[in-house]
Amino acid sequence: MVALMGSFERPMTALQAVLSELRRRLLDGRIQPGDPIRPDAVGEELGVSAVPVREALRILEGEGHVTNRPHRGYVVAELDIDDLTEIYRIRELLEEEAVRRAIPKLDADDLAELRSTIAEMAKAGDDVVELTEVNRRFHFALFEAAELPHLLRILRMLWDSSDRYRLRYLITPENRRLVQEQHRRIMEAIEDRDVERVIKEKSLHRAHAIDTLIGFADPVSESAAEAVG
Amino acid sequence: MVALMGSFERPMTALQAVLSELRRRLLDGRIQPGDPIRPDAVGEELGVSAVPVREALRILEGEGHVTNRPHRGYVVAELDIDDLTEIYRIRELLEEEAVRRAIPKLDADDLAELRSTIAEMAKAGDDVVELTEVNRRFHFALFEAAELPHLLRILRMLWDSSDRYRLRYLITPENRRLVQEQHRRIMEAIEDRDVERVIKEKSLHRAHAIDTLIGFADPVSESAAEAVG
DNA sequence: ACATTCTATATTCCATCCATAATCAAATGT
DNA sequence: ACATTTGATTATGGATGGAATATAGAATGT
Repeated sequence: MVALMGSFERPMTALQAVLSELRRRLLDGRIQPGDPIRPDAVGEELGVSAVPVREALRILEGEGHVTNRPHRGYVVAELDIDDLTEIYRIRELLEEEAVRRAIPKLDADDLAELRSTIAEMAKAGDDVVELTEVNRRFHFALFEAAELPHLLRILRMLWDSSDRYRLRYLITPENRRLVQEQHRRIMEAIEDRDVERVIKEKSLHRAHAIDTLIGFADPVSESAAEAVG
Repeated sequence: MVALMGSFERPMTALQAVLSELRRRLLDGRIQPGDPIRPDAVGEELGVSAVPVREALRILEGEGHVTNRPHRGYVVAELDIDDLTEIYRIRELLEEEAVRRAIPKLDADDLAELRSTIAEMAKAGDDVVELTEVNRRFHFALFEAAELPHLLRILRMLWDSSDRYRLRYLITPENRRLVQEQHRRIMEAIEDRDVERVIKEKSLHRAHAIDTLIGFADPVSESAAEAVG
C-alpha cells in the first residue's frame, strides 16, 4: 500500500463535528460570553443527540471556554481585563522559552512555512477570521520547531481562550497593517537567527495587542467559578 | 439562614465520583501507563453506566492523563524522560512568576496555613499518598496567594500529570527526610519575605526531584499522539 | 407587606439499547 | 509460503427515554 496523504478523510464522529462547530461559534461571536449552552438544543440544531454535545462541552470546559455547575448547565466564560493580562503574561514567559529552543532548530522547510504564512496573510485581505487563523499559524510554525509538546499544548490553550478577543483586534485596518509589519520584522530576526531580537519583536507585538484588547474587555468581573471538583 | 460551612455535602454526581476514583487509581498506580481503560467495564465495576465514565475520560484526556483515538478507546498516557524534563522546566518558569507575585501578598492566615502543612507533613510519617498530597498543599498554598487563576490552573495540570511519578520519589525514607528539610528552608525564606531565596530553594527542591524521577521514567518512547482534533 | 413553603416546569444527568467501526483469525488466491 | 480478502467478534459512539435536581412562580402564614 502506498503512503496515504497527510490526513485521510476519517469518518468524523459526532463529537468532533460538534466540537469544531462550537469552537467556530465561540470564535466568530455567534455565542457570546454569559450565554447558556443547552446540550439538548444544540444537539437538535446540529442533528445529533445531547450526549456528544455534553462531551464536547466537557472538553471546552477543560480549555476554559465554558464553565459548568452541576445540575445548572454550561455558560460561556467571560474574560475580563485581569484574565487577559494574566494570559498574556503567561504567554510571554512560555513563548520566550519556545523561541529560544526553536530558533536553533529551524530547518529550511520551517523557514519556507513561515514565509508562506506571511504571504497568505497579505492575500487574506480583510477576512478577519482568516487573518486570525493565519496569524496563529505563523506563530505556531515557530513554536512547533521547539519540539516541546507540553509547552505547545499549553500555548494552544492560552491562544484558544483569547482567540475571540484577538479577532476583534484585527477589525481595524490600522491594526491589520501593523500586524503584517510586525510579522515581517519578526521574520527578519528569525532569518538572522537572532534569538534576542525575535523575543523583543514578539514582545512588542504582544504588548500592542494586549493594550488594544484591554479596551474591548469587560472592565472587571469576578473570576469564573471553578467546577467539577 | 446561617452561613453554612465551607463546602456542603452536595449530592455527588456519578461523573464526580468516577472522576475522583479514576484519579486515585492513576495516582496510586492501580492503573498503569499503557493500560487501556474500558468505559463499560469501569462503569460496571463502579455501579454506573458508561456515559459518565466517558465524560470523566474526556476530562482526563484534556489533562493529559489518558489519550484517545476515535473508535479505538482510551489508554493511560506514558511520560518518558523528555516529558518529565519538559514539565519541570515549564513549572520552573511559571512557579517563579507565581512566587514573585505571591510573597508580597502573603497575610497571616496564609503563613499559618503554610506552617500547618509542614507540621502535617511531619505527622504523615510513611504514608506516601498522604505525603504527596500534603507536599502539594504546601506548594499550592503559596501559589494561591499570587491570585492568578489561570497560572494556577496550568500549574495544577502540570502537577496532576506528574503526581504519579512524584509519589515514587517519596518512597525512599532518605527522600522523605530531604523533602521535609527543603520545605523548612523554603519556609524560612518565605517568612523573611526573601523572594530570590525562595525561588532558589524551590529550584533546588525541584532539581533534586527531577534528577531522581528520571531514574524511574521510561527511557524514551515516542510522544503520545494527539487526539480529537 | 414580607418571608416562607409548596407546586409546576424545565433541564440536567444517567441507564439502557443499538448501529457502526475496528480488530483478529480463518479462508482464499497467487 | 506469503499476502490479501473475507467473516465473526468486540468495543466504541450515539439515540432514546426516564429519574432526579434546580428554578420560578403561586400559595400560605406571620
